[in-house]
Parts: sequence; C-alpha cells; structure tokens
Amino acid sequence: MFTVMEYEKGKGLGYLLERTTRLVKLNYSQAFKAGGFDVTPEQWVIMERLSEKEKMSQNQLAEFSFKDAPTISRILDLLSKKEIIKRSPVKDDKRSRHISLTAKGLALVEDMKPLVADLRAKSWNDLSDSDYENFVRIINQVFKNYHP
Amino acid sequence: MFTVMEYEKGKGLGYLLERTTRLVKLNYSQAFKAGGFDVTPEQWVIMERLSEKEKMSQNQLAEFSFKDAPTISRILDLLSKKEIIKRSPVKDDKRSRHISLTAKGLALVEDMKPLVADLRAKSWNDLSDSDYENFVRIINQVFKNYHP
DNA sequence: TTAATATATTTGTCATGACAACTATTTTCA
DNA sequence: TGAAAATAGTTGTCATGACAAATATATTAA
Repeated sequence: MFTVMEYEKGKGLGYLLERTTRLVKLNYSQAFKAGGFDVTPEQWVIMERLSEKEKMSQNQLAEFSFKDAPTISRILDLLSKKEIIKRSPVKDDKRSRHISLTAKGLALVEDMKPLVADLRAKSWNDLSDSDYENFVRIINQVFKNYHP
Repeated sequence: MFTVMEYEKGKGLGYLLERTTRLVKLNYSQAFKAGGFDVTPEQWVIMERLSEKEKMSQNQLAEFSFKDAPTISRILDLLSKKEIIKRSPVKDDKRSRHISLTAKGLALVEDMKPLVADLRAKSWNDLSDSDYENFVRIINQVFKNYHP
C-alpha cells in the first residue's frame, strides 16, 4: 500500500500532515456526495459553526477558520447560491453583514450530523484516549511553532 | 491567540489537521519567497524527490505524493517552464516520459536544503523525541483509518 | 491479427487558498 | 470638523487538487 514509509522518516512533518489532511478531506467529500449532500468539507465547517453561533460576520468566520476574507467570501457565495446561508444587513455598520443559516441550511446541518459523527469516529480507530490527547497536544504545539 | 480551543475539543480531527497543514505550508511558502526561491512547497516536494531518485515517471511521482496524475502533470508543467525539470522520452514506451532535474534544478535543490532543514527543525520546537515518534505513529494510523 | 482493454498523460471545469488591489464605509486625531 | 487611517467585504490572478473526459500508445484475448 505505502511503500514509501522509509522515505518519510526524518523528513518533514509537512509530508505526513499534508497527505493525511488531503485524505481526510477526500473521505468527507466523497461521503457527503454518497449521502446525497451537495456540500464540500470546507462548506460544512462553516455551516456547523453557524449552527452553533448565529450572526457571525465574515471576518469572524475567517478568524475562526484561519482562512482569509476572500476565501470566506467565496465559500459564502456558494452557500448563499444553494440557499444554505443568508447575509443580513447590520444595523450599525453598512460595511458588514450578519451571516446565518437559512431554515433549509439548519435542516441540512441536522441531516448531516449523523454522517459527520461516523466520519469523526473513524479517525480514531485503533487509537486510545491518550493517543487522542497526545495528538491534540502535539499538533497544537506544532501550530504554535509556526504561528507568528 | 486562539480563543477557539474550547470549540475544537471533541470536534473532528479535520479542523486541527487542516489548519496546521495550511499554516505549515504557508510558512514554507513565505520562507521560500523571502529566501529568493521562486518555488512552492508542492514543487519543492517533487524537486527533492527527484534529487534522490532520478528518472521517475509522472505516475510514480503521483503515487509517491498521493496526488492524481493531472495535478502532477501541471506541477511539472510549471517546473518545466522554470527549467527546473525536464521530460525525456522513454525508449520502450512512447506514452511515458522520464522526469528528471536539470542542472539548474539540481543546483537549486542544493541551495534550498539549508533553509528547508531550518523549517523542518522548527516543527519540533518544545517537543520531545517521543512526541515525534508518537505523532508519526498516530498520524499514520489516522491515515490508515481513512485509506481504502 | 485485430478488437477490446488497459495504461500514461493531458485538458477542461470547479472549489479552495494566498496575495494584491479595489470599493465602501467607519473611526481617529490633528 | 475633515483628512487620514482603519475596517469589512469584494474582485482578480495564480497554484493546487479532485473529478471527468480526452488522446495516444501498449497489452491482452478472441
């Protein structure tokens, strides 16, 4: 399956991170499609966040996801086109808009939750609770090491 | 800095993986640019691999990097335009081409190695050897969990 | 041997992501 | 106040990545 294991050792973390992230995203993406959900993993992250905290600004969503404003803007364009989210005017600031799920969007999030729960559980097959804790600690340290 | 820690816990691995991978790639990308190297992290991975094993086919490069053939094809187009790699005809198979670094490409890899070594070391600040081993083990298990 | 299949690579399309530059507002402060 | 600076968001451009479909060449099988 992977006959490149000997190469990875001692090499950058980037290779391990990058290929795993890509595979996880691909799994989510294909599972969404197979489940009849026309949503990308990136779109899902935004949708789920909006289901927990309504009325976020685009900047807040950008900060939350560590993406830049243009990226968020365009993800929201697509979600808006699918009528999953809406942009409402903000009383005190004409530059800004409150982003929130539509009724359709909220229902979709609820529909998708069981599938997402399954996908999340899959990550931790054959791994222990302490593996989970270690992993979170280590990856967060790596994050800090590169964060300005 | 990150005030979203409480959100992450219990949530998917994807969020942690994705944001960290993106940050690591961004650091590499900016360091390359700052060092005067007009190369992306993805291009670097291919260049380094070719510096270790010449005459790979595009398919082999795709398999190595877990990317698909079109992606590799286009990364090589750009590397070729910059005269970092070349595509040579293969005797026995007119469909395939041997990919290799040019002299210029090889020199560039050597020039970049110290910078890359620094970036790699940076990942592991404030982490122990056993953290490294655990991390590699866990992330490879996650990879397996999602691999068909 | 020719027809069907398989393989290596390319091209097209769309979503994401980074960066630069832009518009439209709001805030600051001289 | 009123000009300068800051902020919220959009648009443009390019690279990557996934997927579908195409081309060209090789291999297999009837």
